[in-house]
Amino acid sequence: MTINDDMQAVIYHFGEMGSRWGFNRTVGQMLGLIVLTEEPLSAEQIAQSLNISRGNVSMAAKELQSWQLIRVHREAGDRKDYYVANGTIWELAQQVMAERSKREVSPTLSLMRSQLMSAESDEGRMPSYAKEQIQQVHDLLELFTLWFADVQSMKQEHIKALMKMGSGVGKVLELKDRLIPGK
Amino acid sequence: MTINDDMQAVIYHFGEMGSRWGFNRTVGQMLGLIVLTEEPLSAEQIAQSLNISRGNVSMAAKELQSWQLIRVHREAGDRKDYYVANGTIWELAQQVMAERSKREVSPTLSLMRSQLMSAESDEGRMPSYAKEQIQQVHDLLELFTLWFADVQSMKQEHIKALMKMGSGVGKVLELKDRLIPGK
DNA sequence: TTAATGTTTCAGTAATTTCTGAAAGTTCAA
DNA sequence: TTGAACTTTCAGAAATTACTGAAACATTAA
Repeated sequence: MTINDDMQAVIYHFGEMGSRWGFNRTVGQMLGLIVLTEEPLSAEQIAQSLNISRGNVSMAAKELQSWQLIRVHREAGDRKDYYVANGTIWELAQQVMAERSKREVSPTLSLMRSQLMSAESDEGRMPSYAKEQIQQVHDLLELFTLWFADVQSMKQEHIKALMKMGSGVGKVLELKDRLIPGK
Repeated sequence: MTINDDMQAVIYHFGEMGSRWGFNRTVGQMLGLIVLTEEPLSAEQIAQSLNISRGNVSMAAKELQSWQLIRVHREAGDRKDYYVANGTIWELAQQVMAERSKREVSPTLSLMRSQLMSAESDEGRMPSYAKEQIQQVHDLLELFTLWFADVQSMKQEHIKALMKMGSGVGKVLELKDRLIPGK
């Protein structure tokens, strides 16, 4: 596999962004490398390209598989594991969003739900302001979760079409408001 | 200010989720505390409630201000800084999204752009597959960025209305496809 | 089987991030 | 101006997270 300087820059960038995207530097770099490389890569090739230990590659691979971003490819008559990106860029991005929603939103939605229940039974001990705020967080996360699941079920072209329309869709609603004011 | 056990649980949860949301434990806890508390809180009160040092409060406050999630409130005849949430839950969430887009998407979009330019002038040295992948990442992030800016410019109720429609909007597109197939 | 060729695990170490608390800086009433 | 009442900064300590490399484990061809 050939890696020129521009590719290197992208790979390093993915490493640096890693922590912001929800994983560590190695995982980020490895994702970059695999995404930019057409041929399946062996663990050994990855370790050499990124100058990291073989053990680290194994751990990073496990992490990327848990995110469903890569998959193992095996060749007949070869015992090595070869790693490949698990879909197109669009599909990988969807996968990252889905996983982040699961890790960043779901646990909080659950907790808000349970704390609202608990505050209900244990009447009056939580200030009403706090309760209202928790309710707001709950409602927001629930709306997001439902919307996200819905969008994910749409075909790629339709999501793209919707995104390209942008606030155009919203404009229709504003128009409706002006024609039929109040509710 | 009163903090009951259910509120405590929420505050701790915000602390644990902090790193997933883009900040550290203290920043997360402090955000939780401020969001659940109606009255403006002094740095001293926060330090005591969360059992952290005064210096840590100062640094966390700086961070929360850089995210525009809290603001300082001052009372006449009192030198203390009091912290308050910088808007409703919805507004805070929007703010978090905007900041994350700025920190997690913008730098990568810029880099993809520049590497594509560079690969262009430095012809043929980057494998065409890698170039195509970088182009895909670029296009996706650009689409996202434009869409996001557009949505942010919409009124809150309209965003909510759109989200509630969910794939309903997409259904219209599918219908169009069936009536006018091809393209 | 066995030995060759892989992968995974994990204890220890390295690197990074976060936190403390004391010192330096700021503001303002008197 | 001074000094009391705050806030911020930052060097060093503590806590957390990531990485290495050797040992354990797995798979398969012979």
